[in-house]
Amino acid sequence: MGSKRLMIVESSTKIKTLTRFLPPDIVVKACFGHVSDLPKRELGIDIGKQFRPHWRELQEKKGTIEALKRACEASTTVILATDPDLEGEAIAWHLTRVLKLAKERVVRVAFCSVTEAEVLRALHSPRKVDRNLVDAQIARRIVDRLVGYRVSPILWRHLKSGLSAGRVQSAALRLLVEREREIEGFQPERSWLLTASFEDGKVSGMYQKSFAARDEAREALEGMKDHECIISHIDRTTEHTSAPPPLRTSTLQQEAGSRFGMSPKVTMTLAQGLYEAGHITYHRTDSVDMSPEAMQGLRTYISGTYGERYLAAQQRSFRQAPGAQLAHECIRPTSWTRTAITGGAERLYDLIWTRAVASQMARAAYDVCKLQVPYRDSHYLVSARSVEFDGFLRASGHGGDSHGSGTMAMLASLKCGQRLTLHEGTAREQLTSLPPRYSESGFVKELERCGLGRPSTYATIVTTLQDRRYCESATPSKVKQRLEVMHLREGEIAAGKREQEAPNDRGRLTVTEIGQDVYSYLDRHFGCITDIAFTRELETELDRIAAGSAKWVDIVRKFHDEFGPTVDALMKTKALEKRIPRAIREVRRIGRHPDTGQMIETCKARYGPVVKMGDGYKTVFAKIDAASMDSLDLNAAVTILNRRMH
DNA sequence: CAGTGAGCGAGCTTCCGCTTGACTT
Repeated sequence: MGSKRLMIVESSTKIKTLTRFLPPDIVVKACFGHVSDLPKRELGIDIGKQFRPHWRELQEKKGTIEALKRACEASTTVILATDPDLEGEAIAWHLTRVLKLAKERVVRVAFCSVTEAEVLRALHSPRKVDRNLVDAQIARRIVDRLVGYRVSPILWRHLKSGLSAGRVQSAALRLLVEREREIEGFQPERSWLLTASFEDGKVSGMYQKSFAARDEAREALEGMKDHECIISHIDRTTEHTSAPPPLRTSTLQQEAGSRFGMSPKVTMTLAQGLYEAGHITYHRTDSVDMSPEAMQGLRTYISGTYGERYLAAQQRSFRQAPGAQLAHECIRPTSWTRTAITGGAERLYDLIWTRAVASQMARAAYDVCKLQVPYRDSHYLVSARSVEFDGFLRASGHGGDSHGSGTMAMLASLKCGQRLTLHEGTAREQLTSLPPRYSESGFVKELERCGLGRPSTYATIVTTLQDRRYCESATPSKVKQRLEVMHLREGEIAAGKREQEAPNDRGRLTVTEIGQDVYSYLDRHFGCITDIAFTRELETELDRIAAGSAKWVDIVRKFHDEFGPTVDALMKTKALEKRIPRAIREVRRIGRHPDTGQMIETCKARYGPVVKMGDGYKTVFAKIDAASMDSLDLNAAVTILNRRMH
């Protein structure tokens, strides 16, 4: 045995960075995440015996564990430097068990950025593995296992084989179902908006009142013919915009989704590549903090590259997302001078670079001009905006945009009390828009807001729901809405129609029928599991365990009592509440049989398309050809079924 | 009239959160 020290970290990419500044007697190895877990095939928890968990070494980690064991033998001290959060603490604890490390040999250190100062600071304040933190993670793990492995089998019995329930996925499913219900119950409202352009169309404004009825709008439009349009107010101000915080996992996924149409999964794969190549810091983080060294470097970079006035006067720090564990810093480039990237992640790197750099830059200033033209009991508002100082916008390469209904120069030339000549008046019909379905990245935003999932799981939550066929990407709807429009030109009103595309649902998440069925079933029998409050309460109890003011067994029991008895009761009921046969799909209701009143529908059975009538034992079936699936009408269906019955 | 489907039983599915390569649809 030499006098070497072994440091174990979770991620192998940290090894290279650490060896740059660690004392030479320290060897660094990675454990690649968890090394032990509950068994995959069974519950692995003795509910009757204080919820005792059966930990198993992960089969796929056999090689890693062996390598770590050998490294331990060659070292005197083992430094457990797993991530500074509940999972990291638990991994450290499992490592001491799996590697059979005597307490005297082990120290625990924790750093949240891989920088020399931070790591050396951590090395100088070693501690023991914190049993309270470990217990909190154990409670989390056991509650999740109990929910998933006890409730899922109920779904197999009562709905369909292979389904699943879980603390996170079932609450996430509820979010999708609720959005779907909002859409179903939505009644679009029609209204009319008035706009007017003046001075040969160089200036235009929007009337600040809308009209409910067509006739009202027409009358107001007509009244403009003889109205004297006079400027009553001119308001010129400077408005400021501050840079948003640097990115964390959820916001990275959102931005990549809305700007480049990337799915959270693709985003994470590309980010992984950037991380492994050493271009960015860790990409699974909930923090918007930046390490002090990086911050210093960035501020020097900004003043050196753009000049002192582009630097935020005060060092900016940002509000963290509620419930964030802050085990890592924000996602930022490792070097402030922009690195040339190849391999498809260029845009993602630019996004990360821009958001990080901009976060310490000065705010942008806009010159804003607003003027009012009174009409009846309200007024037209004309406005324009131009960039006075681009500030942080400069980081993105393209300076700020100037926009408005009149150019700044044109508006600046106008005087209060001046009379404007009317060029054209327009009344447009509007529809209040449907609540949009979630995009994958928009859904992640909602998950984070609700405290569901972690940076490492956001992308997989979406794929789990898709794998279970609880939701799918919507097919684009090409529905066009026809809306009326009226123009007032040279004293004449002309009415017309315009077409507007309905909001496009392409790629957005829609709940399937099986998703609806699973949700309804769970909500009826296991309401607590579909409720996001379940997760919220679990989090506060975990905090109490971590602080040493609650025991994990008591907390696990409390949560298990919320669904355990129902599981036991439903396991005893033999009757299947509702079976969804695997083979019966794409059901289309045609109508009721005129004599018997039974429902007639077409569907795909295992052996092909059929038309069927009634339910259960007395169902009448008849094969049809594939084309009739969608086209068969009630009369034809009745004829086929009548023939079948005789 | 033929052939489907009900009913039975065996064997399988499932959670959340850490990490990456080793894989073939």
